[in-house]
Amino acid sequence: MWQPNKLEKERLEKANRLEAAGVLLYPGRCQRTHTVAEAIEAFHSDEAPGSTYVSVVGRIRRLNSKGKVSFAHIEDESGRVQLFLRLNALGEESYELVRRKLIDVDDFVQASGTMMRTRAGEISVDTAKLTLLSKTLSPLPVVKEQRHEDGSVSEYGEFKDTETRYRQRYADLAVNKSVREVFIKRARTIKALRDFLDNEGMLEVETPILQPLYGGAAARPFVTHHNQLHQDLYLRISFELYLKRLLVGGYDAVYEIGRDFRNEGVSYKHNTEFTMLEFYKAYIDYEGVMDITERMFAYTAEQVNGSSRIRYQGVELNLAPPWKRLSIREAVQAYLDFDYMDFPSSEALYEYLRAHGLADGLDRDDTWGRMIVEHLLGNHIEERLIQPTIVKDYPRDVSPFAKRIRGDADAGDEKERLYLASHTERFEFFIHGMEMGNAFTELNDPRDQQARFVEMKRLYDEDSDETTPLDEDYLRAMRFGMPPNGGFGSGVDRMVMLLTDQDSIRDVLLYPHLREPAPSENDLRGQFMLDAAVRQVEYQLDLPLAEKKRRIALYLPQANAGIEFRMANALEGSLAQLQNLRVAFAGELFVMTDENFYHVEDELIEMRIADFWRSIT
RNA sequence: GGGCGCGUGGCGCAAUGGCAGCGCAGUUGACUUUUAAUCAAUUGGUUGCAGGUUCGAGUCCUGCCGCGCUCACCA
Repeated sequence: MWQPNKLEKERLEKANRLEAAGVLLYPGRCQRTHTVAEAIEAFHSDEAPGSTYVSVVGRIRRLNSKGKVSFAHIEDESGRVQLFLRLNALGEESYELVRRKLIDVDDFVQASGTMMRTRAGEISVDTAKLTLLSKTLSPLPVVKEQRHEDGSVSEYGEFKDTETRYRQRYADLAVNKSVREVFIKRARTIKALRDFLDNEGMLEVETPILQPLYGGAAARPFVTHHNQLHQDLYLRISFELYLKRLLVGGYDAVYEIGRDFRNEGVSYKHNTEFTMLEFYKAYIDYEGVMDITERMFAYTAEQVNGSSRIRYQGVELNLAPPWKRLSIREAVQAYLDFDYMDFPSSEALYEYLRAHGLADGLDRDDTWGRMIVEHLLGNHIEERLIQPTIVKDYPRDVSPFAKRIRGDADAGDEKERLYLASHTERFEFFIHGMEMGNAFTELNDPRDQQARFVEMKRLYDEDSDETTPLDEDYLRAMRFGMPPNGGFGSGVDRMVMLLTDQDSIRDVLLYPHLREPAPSENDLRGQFMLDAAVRQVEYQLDLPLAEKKRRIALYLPQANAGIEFRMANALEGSLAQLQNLRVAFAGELFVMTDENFYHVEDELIEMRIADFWRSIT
């Protein structure tokens, strides 16, 4: 329930006064002959005063009255323009609304008049008629700008509290123009990707987000349930298996841009839901995918920023092809100065890494491939790959959908034969130390694929919800014949980060995922305290009563004996009852038991539970 | 989940354990070419929540809530 603060009460009062004066606060229509930018442009082409009549609309961003003349800036999406407001031109009645500030900064207005240049030289609308389009009841944070002679703009009193900005993104956008620009570039990025892939002759498709079986990546999924079908469904963690089925169906190349969901931690480069781009193209291998990748990134950067050279976090990055390409084996040789093929088992590799101080944070039971990819590449090399770099030829056990690398299995020595047998045609690419995507020559041998599923199951059994489950239908599709093909997947959000120079994924998502906000001051008091106590004991109903009391006392040190005793009584009840335990309204503590709940501070107050719930809902 | 940091009027920020302050915004008034307008006066805070220590807590301690950074997790 909205409790207007002082500023809001003042605006409500103004709204009442405007309505009393016959002003419509939220009229249904308006008239707009020019956007702000168009109005300025129209004046530029013919600077004759009084000849360019415009009707512009927008939000007031600055308003200052100088007695019988006032100045305002209004802003629409195209830009800002100044309104020149004179008593003479507007008339007593209309001008009074401005002078008495019944029209506020943040209100939406329509201004009609002729274009002019003020004495100070600023192009303005000499306003003959000012109409309110929408009255603002809550003021936005105030940000003042100063334009310097060199054209730069400095801001005073920014709106920068990250939590409020994310939770109230509308206010963030309304106030911070640079934030609006990020999401314009985001839209342009996605459009450029579509254009590029369409021009490559790929077909855009849409595949299920709710999947009966998840797969295509190693990540924990979200689970949901279809009531009528009595079926559990997973939110997809990748599109891979559904897209590749379509190659069986006869399309040469398909792509999808959409949302994936992974039930993992969040970070500056991870969000629980994120936008993925995947494509699969028949009759090319991963070398062909590398070529497309390089061209796609360069094209998109040019479309969005006008150049394939970009600046990110102060570093110039050149996205133009060709990128540096090296195998992960070469990368380890180059950056860590040893050949991991000299240690072809996880035990031998671990011992070498431990002896050379490279084993920090490494699990000795991890698989050989994970040690190389997750640990050596992820923890020691990745951060040093600043300019676009393709790292290719990954160990087989971390690449369940990639085809084995080519080569003459009979040539070379034992080490080389082992290398060929244990590596796949897969690559990842990195820009500014961040993994940007993943691709392979796709496995299309159904017998091999089945073996990989089984192998994965064995390797990841204890971590079962991250296993790629065996997908029989996918194997069936492959048995009908899948053309050789190359596939690609990339996080679009990270690409937007690069192109907009943002260092957190949350800044390129309109509504990043946050925890439930803290209860407002209007919410029931005391909730934190009791929630804490309940959380500590609610899963421990089998504890002896004395132990419960002890723990409650621990978490409610200030509570009197009565609270502890009645809480303990409640805790002996059912789990459901316990979870329904809620307390405190009107600033006083209550504890609920079977049918009644009790006023804790002094005497017992009996009240039916139904009444209790009615009173707080 | 661990570690570190932060939370003070609408926004941005101060305040050795000792009267909660400043700027912007707001309100009232002056001003017919301002643009971070200016000038004069002025309103507004239970310092995230609940406790503790203390003569005295925004500050110290405990728990909780939220956010940020970081580590872990995350092909």
